[in-house]
Amino acid sequence: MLPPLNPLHVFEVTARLQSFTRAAEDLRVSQPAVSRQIQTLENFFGFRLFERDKLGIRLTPEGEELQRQISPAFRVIETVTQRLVASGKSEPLRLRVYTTFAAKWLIERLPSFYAAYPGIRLSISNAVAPVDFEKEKVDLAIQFGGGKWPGVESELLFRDLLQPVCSPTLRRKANLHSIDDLKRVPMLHSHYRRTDWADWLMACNRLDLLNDAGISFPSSVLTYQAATEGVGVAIGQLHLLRNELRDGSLVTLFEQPLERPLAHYAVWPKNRPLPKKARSFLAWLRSRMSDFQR
Amino acid sequence: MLPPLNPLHVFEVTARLQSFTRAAEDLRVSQPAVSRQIQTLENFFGFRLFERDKLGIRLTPEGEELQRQISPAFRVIETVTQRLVASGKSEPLRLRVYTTFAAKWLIERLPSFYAAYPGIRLSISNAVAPVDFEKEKVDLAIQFGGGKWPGVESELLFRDLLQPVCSPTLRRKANLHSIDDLKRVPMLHSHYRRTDWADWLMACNRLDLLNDAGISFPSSVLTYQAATEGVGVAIGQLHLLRNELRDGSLVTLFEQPLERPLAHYAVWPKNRPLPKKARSFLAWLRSRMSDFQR
DNA sequence: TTGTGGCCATAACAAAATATCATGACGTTA
DNA sequence: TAACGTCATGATATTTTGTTATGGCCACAA
Repeated sequence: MLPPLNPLHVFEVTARLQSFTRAAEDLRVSQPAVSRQIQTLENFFGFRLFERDKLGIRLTPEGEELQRQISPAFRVIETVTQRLVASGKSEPLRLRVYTTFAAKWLIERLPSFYAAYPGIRLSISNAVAPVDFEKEKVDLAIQFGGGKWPGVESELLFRDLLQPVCSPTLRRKANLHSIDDLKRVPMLHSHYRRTDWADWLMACNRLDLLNDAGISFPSSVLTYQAATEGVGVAIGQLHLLRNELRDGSLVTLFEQPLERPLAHYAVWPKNRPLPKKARSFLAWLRSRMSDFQR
Repeated sequence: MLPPLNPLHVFEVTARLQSFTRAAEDLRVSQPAVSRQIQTLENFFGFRLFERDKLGIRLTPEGEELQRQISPAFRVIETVTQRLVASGKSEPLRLRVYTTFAAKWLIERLPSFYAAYPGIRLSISNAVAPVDFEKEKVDLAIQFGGGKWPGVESELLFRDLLQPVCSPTLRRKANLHSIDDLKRVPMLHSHYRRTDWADWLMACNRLDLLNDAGISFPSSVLTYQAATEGVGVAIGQLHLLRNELRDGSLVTLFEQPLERPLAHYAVWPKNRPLPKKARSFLAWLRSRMSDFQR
């Protein structure tokens, strides 16, 4: 006769921290979630495990007994898991990721991947050009483009959405209000994305403003860095700049976002079976993406 | 870092029984369910825990290691749960159940209740008349009737559905085909359900066939028992006779089931809060009912 | 006292995990 | 070669778990 295991685990944490709220933080769920899990366990046992009163909770004698006995069991599971995962000497999953995507999206989310699949090691390289699976030892790639490449399966992650961005300071100082104001500030370009400015200006019917004389950087990451520092106005990929836009280190200009027929895609070779690790990564990527869409 | 616990438990059972199929039986789930749980765990660890080959499975070295380490942990959890549940000295939930319902529906399902709520003890009494919560020490009752009783909350379980039933042997021997054939066999009555035959015959417009001279029993359970033995034809509550109808010890006659405005209800007193145990029982009852409806 | 904030519970609803059924692949056995 | 036993997979349903919003209760501070 086993009790429901997830509630039991929640109980163990809660008993250790002496608080539903702190247990919720520890488990990264909401406080009501903990409350319900404990109730489930209490219903199973038929008696209360915590006494609730003003300002907090206390273990009942039964709860204390339970805690004392099961804690070591969880420690054991934890330890053996740790050890087995660490001993897993299998080959890492080789990812090749479009540079800006890696810097602005993937890296901050890697801890979530390791938590979900601690046994999968990643070897990440980055590049801008499309991958050639015949020449490069890569299992899965994330690249930017139109979505049609020969010999690969691809899955759309998100579309390219462009709009000029700069630091709030520059916007104020240079008093940037209408597109014409662009004449007064340096345009920041990226080597690998030479047409971004032209595309956007074209969509606004203001190709005349294009100014090749601006500053050019070897990577979008640097371009955005320069924009953040107030060096000039960059043409930004809005999806990848959400953090900067949210915390205010960058602001959008002129309210005319342009969506292009280009996007970030996950791609993998058509002619060999996708390794299981790669499927796991894809599954994780999809779930992170669906959070990201909102 | 904890692995997903339910998959871990499924793994433990599977490793012990050396078979997905047997583990599924043991856990009372389908074989694909086990297959998927194991996959979840394997994805988490990043390596296989079982080697699959012709005619079965074998633990991989990692799987064996995992099994060896976590098995004791589960044994501990099992033992302490067992002990705590046994020590739970709290008052039993007092149920008062309509006699036939208890015999033909509840009893065979009690193990499922104990499995879900091992900490809740039941004290079951049975009777036919509606309960009086003021006089009887009862938390929750299951009774039969129209659904309106003063001072109680009630929740419909299933409606009353009547049709004549007898043993297959009697049907053959007495050659029972049309309603008129009822003249040739004893009608079996229940003391507490005197109008069942009359109600059914009335609905068929054949009240003339009513024969008070048949045999009368002090409980429907005995009436059905007599019908099973081939003593005569009883007027059966189809929902409560499903087992008998399925295994062929009783058969229905004349294809004219009658649904009446009476039903089995769960009832509890309006004026005091329903104890938590009783809520658990109700929750269980609802879930068993929704299975039963199909 | 009257906010204000910390704590847990509950209801309504959304999302995720888990189960099922139906079926397939593959090897064994009669 | 057909029938069976084993595990895997796709489509789909169900159950479990989680979230947000809200409420009650108490303590503490203004």
